[in-house]
Amino acid sequence: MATKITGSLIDEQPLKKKVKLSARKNDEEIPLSKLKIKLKNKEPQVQKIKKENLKDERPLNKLLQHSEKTPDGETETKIESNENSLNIKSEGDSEESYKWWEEGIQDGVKKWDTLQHNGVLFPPPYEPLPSNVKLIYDGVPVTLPLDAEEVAGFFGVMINTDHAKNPVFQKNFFADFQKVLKKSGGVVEPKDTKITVFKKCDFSKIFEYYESKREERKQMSRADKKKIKDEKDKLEEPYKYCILDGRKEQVGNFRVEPPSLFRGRGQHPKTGCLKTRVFPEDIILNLGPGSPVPEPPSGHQWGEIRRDNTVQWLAMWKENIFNSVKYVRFAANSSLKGISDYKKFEKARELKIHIDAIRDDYKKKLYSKVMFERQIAVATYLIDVFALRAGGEKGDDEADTVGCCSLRYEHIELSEPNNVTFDFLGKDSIRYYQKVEVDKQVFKSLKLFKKSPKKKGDQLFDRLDPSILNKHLQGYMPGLTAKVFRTYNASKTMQDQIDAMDIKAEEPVQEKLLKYNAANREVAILCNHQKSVSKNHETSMQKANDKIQELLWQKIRLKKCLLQLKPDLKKIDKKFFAEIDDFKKEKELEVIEKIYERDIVKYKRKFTSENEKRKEKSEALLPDEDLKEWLESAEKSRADLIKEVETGADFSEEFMKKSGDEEKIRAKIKKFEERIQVAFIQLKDRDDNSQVSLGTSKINYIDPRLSVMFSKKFGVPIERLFTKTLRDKFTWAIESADETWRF
DNA sequence: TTGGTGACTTAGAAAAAAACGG
DNA sequence: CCGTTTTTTTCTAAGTCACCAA
Repeated sequence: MATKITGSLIDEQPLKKKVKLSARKNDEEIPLSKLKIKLKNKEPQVQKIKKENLKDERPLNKLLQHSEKTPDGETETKIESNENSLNIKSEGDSEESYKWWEEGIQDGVKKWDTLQHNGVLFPPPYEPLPSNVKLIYDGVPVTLPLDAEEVAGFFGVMINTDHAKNPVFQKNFFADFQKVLKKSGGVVEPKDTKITVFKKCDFSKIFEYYESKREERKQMSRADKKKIKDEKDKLEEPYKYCILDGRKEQVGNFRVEPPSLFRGRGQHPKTGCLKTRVFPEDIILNLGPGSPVPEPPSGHQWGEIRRDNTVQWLAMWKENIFNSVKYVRFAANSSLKGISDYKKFEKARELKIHIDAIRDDYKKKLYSKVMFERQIAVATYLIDVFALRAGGEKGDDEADTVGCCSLRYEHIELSEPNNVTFDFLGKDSIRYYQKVEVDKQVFKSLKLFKKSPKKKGDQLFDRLDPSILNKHLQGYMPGLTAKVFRTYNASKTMQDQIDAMDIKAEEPVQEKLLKYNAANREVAILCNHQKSVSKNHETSMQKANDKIQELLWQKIRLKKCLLQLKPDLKKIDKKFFAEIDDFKKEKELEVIEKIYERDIVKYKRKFTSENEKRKEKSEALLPDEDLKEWLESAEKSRADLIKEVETGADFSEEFMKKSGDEEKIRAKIKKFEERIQVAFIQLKDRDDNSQVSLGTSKINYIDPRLSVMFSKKFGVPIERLFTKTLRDKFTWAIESADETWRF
C-alpha cells in the first residue's frame, strides 16, 4: 500500500521525478510530496548539516557571473549541477514532472540545503543641509548637530502632510527629536539655545529646501534621470539575487529600512516616533552551511552570522520602536514562497471536504448551554459567514483595532428580530461597517453576550482568544485556523462567481475583463479590502460623465442630421428618433458650455506652454493676439452651436456634406452608441472600485488557479488578469491549471 | 494559563513607471 | 512629445499563529 512507503524508499527516489498533481479524493494514493512532509516532521528540529551538502564556496559574485542575458532580456543562470543537490533540474528532467511547488515546507524543519547571498543594502548616509538652511527656533535660525538635523529634516520634509498635523505625531516626534539633540550635545549655534517648545519650531526653510530638491529632480532631463536610475540599479544588482539550493532566486526587500519617523496607521500611540538607523552591527545574516560571509561595509562588523536552514529569511534586525523583528526575505516569485502559497490554497481546498460538517456542528452548538461552547460556535459562525479575522489581543502601544475574538460590547448593535450592525476598526484601522441579518440563534447568543453586567469596553467573547479558537478548529481538520476560512470563502466566492458567468466567446475582451473584475470585487467586499478614495475621484467622475453627455449629444446631433436629410424617416421609426426630444435644449446648451470651457483652458494652456518653450530658446514670444484669435474661434464655434440649438436642427451644408449619406450616418450613430455603452460601463466600474481595493484579494485570497482557469476558459490573456510580478509569483498556478480546474 | 517572541502572511499608502490624450 | 492620469511596484506596517518558558 502506498501508505506503507518507508523513508528509505523516498530517499532512493528523487522527489522531483515522482510527484503527481495531488488529487484530493480519499481513495487516491497519497502523493509523495505529502509523504515527504510526514517524513520531515519526524526529523530532528534542525537538521545536521551533512558534509556532502557543503556546496560551492566561491563568493556569490563569482557564482552570479554565470548569469547571462538571453536575447529577450530574461536572466538565466548557469550553475554547474551538483550531484547531491536535490533541487537542480538535471538533463532529461521533463518540465511537467517537476512540480516544485508541491514540495513540503514546514515550520521548524529543514527548508533548504544551501544558501548564498551578498547581505543587505544599506540606505545612503545622511546628507547634511546646506549651511543656509536651518531650523528656526523662536525666530532664530539654529545650527543643529547632524544627528538632530537629520531628525528635524524627517519632520520638515513632511510638514504639508496629515501626519505632521497630528498632535500625537508631533508629540512623539518632538520627544525623540529632543532626545537625539540632547545626546548629540545640544544646539551648536547659538550655543545655549534650549529647544523645549514644539510650537516655536519653524521647519519651513527645511521644507522648502527639500521641495526645491524634489522640483530639481523632476526637471532633470530624460537622460540624466536614466543615468541616476542606472547607477541605482548597478548598486542594487549584487543584492537582488541569492543562490538557494543551486538555483538563482530573487531576494525581496534586500534594502535595510532607512531611518524615518514611524507612520502608524489610524490612531496609533507611537506614530511619529523616530525609527533609528540600522547598522551592520544590528544585523544577523542567515547563510547556508559553508557559504562565504559577505563583506560588511568597511569599518563595520555584522551583528551575527547564523546558519539556520529551518527558516526562510536571509537577514534580520530588531527595530527600535517595538523591538520587533524585521526580516530580509525571498521575493514573492521564489520557490519557497511559491510552495507556501500552494500549500495555503491546498489547505483551503481541504476545508471544502469538511465545511458542511463544520457548519452543522457550529449550528448545533449555537444551542449549547455551555457558555464556552456557545461562544466558540458564534465566533466560528462570524468568521465563516462574514470573513472576520481571528482578532488577537493588542497592547496599549498599538492602535485599538479588533477582530472576531477581540470584539467588544460597543462594536455590535442588535436590533430585533435578527439584525446586527458591526462597526469597528479592523486591521490597518480600516472600518468594518455592515448591517446584516444573522441566524436567529446567533442573534440570541449575541444578545446574551451583551447582557448585563457587561458594558461598554467589555469583551463580547470573554472565554475566547485566537489560540483557543484555533485549537478547537484543529479538531475539525488538521491545520485548520481562523484565517483558512477567509481564504476558503474568498476563493469559493470567486469560483461561484465564475460559475455564474454568462460570457460569450465573441464578447470583447474588455467586457470579459469587467466581469472578472466584478467577481474580484465581490471577494474584496467580502474581505473588506478598502482603499482611500483618491482626492480627484470626484472630478474625474464628473469629467467622465461630461464626456458621456457629449457623446450622447453628438449622437443626437447625428440623428437630427439624418432627419434633415430624410424627414420621412421620423414616421417610419419613431422609437429610433424619440431620444431627440428626450435630450432637452438646456442639456444641449450645458454640453456646449462644457466644450467651450474646455477649449478655453486648452488654448490658454497651449499659449503659455508654447511661450515658455520659446522663452527658453530665447525666441520671439507669440503675440497676445494669437491667443485672442484662438479664444475667438472657440467663442465662434460656441455661438454657432447655440444658434443651431436655438433654431432647431438646421445644419450647415458643410456639416451635412461631411456627415455623408444615410448609411454613413447610421454607421456613425452605431459607433457612438457603442462608445457610449463602453464609457458608461467603465464609469460605473471605476466608481464601484473607488473605495474597494481589488489587489489584496487577488494577491492573497483568490486561488490563482481560478484566474488561470478563467483565462483559459474564456480566452482572456493571462496578462490582462495578472501583472508581470503577479505572473512571476503565480507561475505554479499558471503551469498547473487548465480551463476545467476547480477550487 | 499566560505572556513573550519569532516567523511568517496580509495590508493600504506612496513612489515609480507606463499609458493616455491633446 | 509632454503633462496628466492610471496602473504597477515598492515599502513597511499590521496582522496571524506556533512555540516556548515560567
